[in-house]
Amino acid sequence: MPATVPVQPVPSHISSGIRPGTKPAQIIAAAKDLFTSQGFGATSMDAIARTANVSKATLYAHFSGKEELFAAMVSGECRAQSRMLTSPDVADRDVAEALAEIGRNFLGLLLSPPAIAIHRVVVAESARFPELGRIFFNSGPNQMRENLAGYLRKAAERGQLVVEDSYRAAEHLIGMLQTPVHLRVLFGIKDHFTQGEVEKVVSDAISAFLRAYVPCPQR
Amino acid sequence: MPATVPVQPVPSHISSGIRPGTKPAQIIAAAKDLFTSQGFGATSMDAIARTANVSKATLYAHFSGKEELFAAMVSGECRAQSRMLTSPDVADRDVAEALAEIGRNFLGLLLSPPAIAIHRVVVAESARFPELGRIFFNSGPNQMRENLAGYLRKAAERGQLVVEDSYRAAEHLIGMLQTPVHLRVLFGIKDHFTQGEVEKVVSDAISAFLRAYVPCPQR
DNA sequence: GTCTATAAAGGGATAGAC
DNA sequence: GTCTATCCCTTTATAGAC
Repeated sequence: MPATVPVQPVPSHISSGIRPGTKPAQIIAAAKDLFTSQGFGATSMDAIARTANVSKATLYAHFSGKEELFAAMVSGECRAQSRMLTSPDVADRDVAEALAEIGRNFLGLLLSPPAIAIHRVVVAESARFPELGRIFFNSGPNQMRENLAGYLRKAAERGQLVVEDSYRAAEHLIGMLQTPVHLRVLFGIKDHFTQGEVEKVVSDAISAFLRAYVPCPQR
Repeated sequence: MPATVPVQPVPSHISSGIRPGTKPAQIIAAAKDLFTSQGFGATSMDAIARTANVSKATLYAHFSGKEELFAAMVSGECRAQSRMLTSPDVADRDVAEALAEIGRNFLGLLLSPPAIAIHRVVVAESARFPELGRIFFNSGPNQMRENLAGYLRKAAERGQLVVEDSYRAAEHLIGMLQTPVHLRVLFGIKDHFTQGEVEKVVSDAISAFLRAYVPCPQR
């Protein structure tokens, strides 16, 4: 098995079939609210229909059952969140500043209520829906890793960093960024971090990362 | 002085009520199997009773309901796993070797099927059972952080490391250790890592950590 | 396509005998 | 303490009218 998984094509029935404003869109929105706040098992199709202002029959006319609706909701949300991972252009700036901006953006997304909610529900149901774990991983954590590794590789080519394995280096930075905060939110210990706290986490992580990955003479 | 931080007192109603071999123990074992493999919502009390070779009435005689049974299972499992986090005595060895051993033990626990299963189900239900998220976090991730921070502090006192904030440094090492592997198992992308793969992850993490936290002249 | 009404099944929890 | 049998409710999913 290869170390990295090539990005799979997205299942066709999910990629684009839903236009905003339509009943399917209302249904997906209601499903997102309920599934992410109460989990898969505790959410009833009845409640989804009620929240979407739609009858159950209409609901079943668009989605063959609870599982398909759940999968459609998760896949759509993964696509939406993955679009927020495109890093700003950081080519012509100081490495430390560029990494700090990437770090801030990453933590902003990682700790956002929608991302936390989707993370929770996908972890919860990845045993029942193995496909969803893969979709989420590829559109979220793996895409972040790819983006960051690409940046690190370019910085290394310019001699600003010393990076042997850009993927591993990216994982190291991501790990240092998220470990101080992610689990606390995921487990409900804290429900948010202030901008100042996030800034401290970012600067600590970048600082340690640069000590590890900037060639000694340049310090 | 012990290398590890003293274990916190365990909530009284969980600590010792259950002796092995008794029916409550059978019930907890069955609950663990089913809850961790199928989740809270998809597991029925019927199924638990059947798996435990016990009638439903017996089940309800020992646990007031599904939620209490779930909480008892999670709490017990947290206690069991937290006992595996006590690091071996690593005081009188090379820092790199000591950290590598800590790292191997940590990943061994983190990636073990029971730990993954409990992590999944607690993340899933931490919205419904806020208390459980806290219990898991304190007995798992937080205890690991405490242990490691204690070791790092001592190493810093001996001049082997330069550590300003031992908790933050511990989080950095933990993050670099887990990020390359944890999510892949959690989301079912991979179901295990070979010993060689783990060893590589550990040595990469320790190497980067030492570059960041060993004073320059000692390199 | 959308609704109201209902069927069919399964779940949590309990009564009462032993 | 433990079992068998059962109550009652919610849930998924569908039938049939408009």
